[in-house]
Amino acid sequence: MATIKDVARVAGVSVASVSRVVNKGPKVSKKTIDKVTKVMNDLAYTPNANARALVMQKSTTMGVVIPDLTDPFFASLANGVEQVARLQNMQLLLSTGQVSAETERQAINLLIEQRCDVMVIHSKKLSDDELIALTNKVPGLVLIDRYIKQIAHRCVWLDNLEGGKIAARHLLALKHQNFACISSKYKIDDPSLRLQGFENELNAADFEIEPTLIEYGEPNLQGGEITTQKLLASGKKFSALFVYNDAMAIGAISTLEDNGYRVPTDISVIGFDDVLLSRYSRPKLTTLNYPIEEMARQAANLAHQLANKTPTINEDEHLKHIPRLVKRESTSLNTQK
Amino acid sequence: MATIKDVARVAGVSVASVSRVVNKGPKVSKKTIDKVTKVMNDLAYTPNANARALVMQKSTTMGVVIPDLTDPFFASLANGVEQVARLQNMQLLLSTGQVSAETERQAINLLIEQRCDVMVIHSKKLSDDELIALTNKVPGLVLIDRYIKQIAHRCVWLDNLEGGKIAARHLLALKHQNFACISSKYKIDDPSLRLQGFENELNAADFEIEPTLIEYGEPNLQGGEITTQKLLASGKKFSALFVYNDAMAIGAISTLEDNGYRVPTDISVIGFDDVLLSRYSRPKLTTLNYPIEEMARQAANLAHQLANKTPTINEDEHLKHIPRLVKRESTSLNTQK
DNA sequence: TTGAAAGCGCTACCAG
DNA sequence: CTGGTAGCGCTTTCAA
Repeated sequence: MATIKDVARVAGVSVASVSRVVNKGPKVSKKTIDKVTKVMNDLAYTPNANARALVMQKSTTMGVVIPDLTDPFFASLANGVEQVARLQNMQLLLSTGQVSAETERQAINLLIEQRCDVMVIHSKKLSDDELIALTNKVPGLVLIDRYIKQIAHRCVWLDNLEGGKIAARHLLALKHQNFACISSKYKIDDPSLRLQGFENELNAADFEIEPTLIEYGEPNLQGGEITTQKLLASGKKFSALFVYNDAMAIGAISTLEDNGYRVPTDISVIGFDDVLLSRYSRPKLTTLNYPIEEMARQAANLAHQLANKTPTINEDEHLKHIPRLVKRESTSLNTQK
Repeated sequence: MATIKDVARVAGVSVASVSRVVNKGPKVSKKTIDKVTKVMNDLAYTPNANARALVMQKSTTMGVVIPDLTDPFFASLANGVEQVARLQNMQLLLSTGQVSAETERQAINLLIEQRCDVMVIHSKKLSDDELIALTNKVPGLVLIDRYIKQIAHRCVWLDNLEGGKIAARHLLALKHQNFACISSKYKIDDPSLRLQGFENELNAADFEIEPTLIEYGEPNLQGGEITTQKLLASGKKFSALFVYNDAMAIGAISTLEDNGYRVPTDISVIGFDDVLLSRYSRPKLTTLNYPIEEMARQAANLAHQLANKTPTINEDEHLKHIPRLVKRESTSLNTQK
């Protein structure tokens, strides 16, 4: 592949001049520009971003770490980051970190090796301390979907506790009295916070959720099916079901209907995330909107500003987001006694 | 950030030695290894992949170009590539190319600038000639979802024509006689090939599809809704509907049921792609399985071999994939006269 | 087993 | 306006 030297030689100018026309630098004669441009085309010259990054001490890649591309939620997150990368004329370097501390660490490290100076990290397994250290090492690193008090200004997150409360309030307003819950089996904050918020609000209204009516599963469609079967197998009655996320909720509805229950007539179901799909499931899913793409954009912008030491005007408050209730068809007034 | 020189200085050895221990090179004394390793940790040294790529003339990034991360189909594609990247200890460099020649060209160019030497490209807008040229410039570039005869050994693709035929045969076997079709409005090969295969097979059985019963829309859920409304508005009767992809099919079913039609009792619907979601829609969608993730893995592996000049044993034949009919609940025997 | 040194392709500074 | 050149961080001969 042709290098800047080749172009310089063929065009009969110095590499400095070629560099100038490539970077549209000042003070280049039109004649030189034309000559060099022609040669660049002839040679199909493409500047080497690695060499450039090396000398400039800054790369044009924006990094993002997510557990898995296949999950629409994370795809939206990546998509949000991609949008601002495109705007900044940067490329997306993507690493998936599964849900293991080791792979998360490794994924982040790969980004650092590439000297990617702005990065948006979704980490659930790394400890607060490790993340704080990382945050000191990489100025342009911001966390998404995680809140760590000491580095609050580097965290873009959603208030899951409040989300649980909102769900409870909605169901309570619909006169439900017997609740069931499907949560994620993963030991991360989100599920427990959502559940906790849900229970707190229930308790405040003098209701509670029976321990056998809480099931934990994989946070996907199949997980929703399996946990729902268990719930049904328990034999206990419930008219309202709060589910960890939309995928599980749709799996749950599927199973419920396969077993002769009508949603929402017999059982109301509420999800979490407001994935596009939830608008098209039947019945359309009532859920809590998680503005992940917007949050990802915010995180990417923040990271970019941090990396470039641009004074940011954001107040920490705005980094916290509150989910919004989206009423659709899967919840309705309780008709059971 | 600490460089190799820093480590060398602090450890009291030459940079050559540090390089050797970093790369687990041969002939280094245990003493040196220990000393250097300790200093690396103390200084939190992380090798600079850019510098390394520069001198080695090869990068550790694997590139992928897709139109959009938000579409589950492309997310799966990216995911397949990611899997082999991980296996090869490489990073994923992702560029989205919308569906415009200019952005596709730009996306690919960004990868070349990064000297990404293995890349999987999903391009619908670039001309055959341009792609062939690219393919000559970058040895490790392979195309996915596109077939160009001159570079057949660099194309991993699906036989869309055959897919259309399979769908037609299925519907014909179910005794359907009145067909409608929803296609994508984008002027790319896939939709027209699928439609053509479908019509060919119908014609062979002495049926045809009425021109007013073919609609074109955005290949997503909403597009499915809108086109279905138009179909319904035409007033023409049909009992079988062949839809461009699963997302549209689900949108179509949603609209059909909203208008009082039962699927499959009144109308059979068949999709294309076999996205995970199709297993969970209600009714579960009959569709054609598009093994995109597997194809992406194959493409990535092929690209990697090509980039490393490893003699590949694959025969061209195997780069072509045939969709597989997946019978579920959205199609059934025709009951109309 | 180790070190010195020559670049990899590029930018930016300094002269001219 | 243009050219020469140092040096970004690293790998890899070649000598020692």
